[in-house]
Amino acid sequence: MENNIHPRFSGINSSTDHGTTASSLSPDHMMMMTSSLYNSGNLDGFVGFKRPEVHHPAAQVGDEGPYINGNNETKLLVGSSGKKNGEKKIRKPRFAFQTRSQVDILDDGYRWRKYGQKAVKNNKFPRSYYRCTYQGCNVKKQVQRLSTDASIVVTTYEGMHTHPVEKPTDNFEQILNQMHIYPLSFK
DNA sequence: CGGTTTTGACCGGCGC
DNA sequence: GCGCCGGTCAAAACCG
Repeated sequence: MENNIHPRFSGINSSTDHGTTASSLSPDHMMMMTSSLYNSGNLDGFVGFKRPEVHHPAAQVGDEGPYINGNNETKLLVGSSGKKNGEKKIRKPRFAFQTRSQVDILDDGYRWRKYGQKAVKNNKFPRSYYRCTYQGCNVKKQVQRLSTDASIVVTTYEGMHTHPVEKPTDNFEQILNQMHIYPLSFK
């Protein structure tokens, strides 16, 4: 339905192995986005970090603990009798960053499968939920747009990838990897 | 055809 | 206990 606004961020080389999703994005957009991130001296596109929710003091980003594998996923079984596999309900550390962008989906080098979309209260824009498609990797992220400023996209990551990025394209994923450990030195 | 998106239903937590 | 709300499931549609 909205495939025309689901461009792949660095989809230029992505068609090599898994060019599955949608259309490739024009190099213009990629240059725009990457430059806004590279331009660390005067960030126009990158708005800032946020840590929306860290409930456990030990649940810091980068804290190994039970989270190191990204497999800390609490297996919840919906639809059945609500039986739990003795899983613990630990909230994983999340971190979010805001980007000024026209496109919703920032391709960070990983492949994501969308598994849900919900309307957010006090926000006219929906929030999209994605999951990493790598086998055994349970990293999730959600993307939403500010209703106050439609030009800002908030991306929230949850978990850590434990597999290599399979996209030799640009360095955007390297920046993202650095972002994963960044919040440690923030607070 | 296989993987992905779409979309309504459903679940668990929380506040009242 | 009930209803709201955020998050997830899953079946069907969709697409390369």
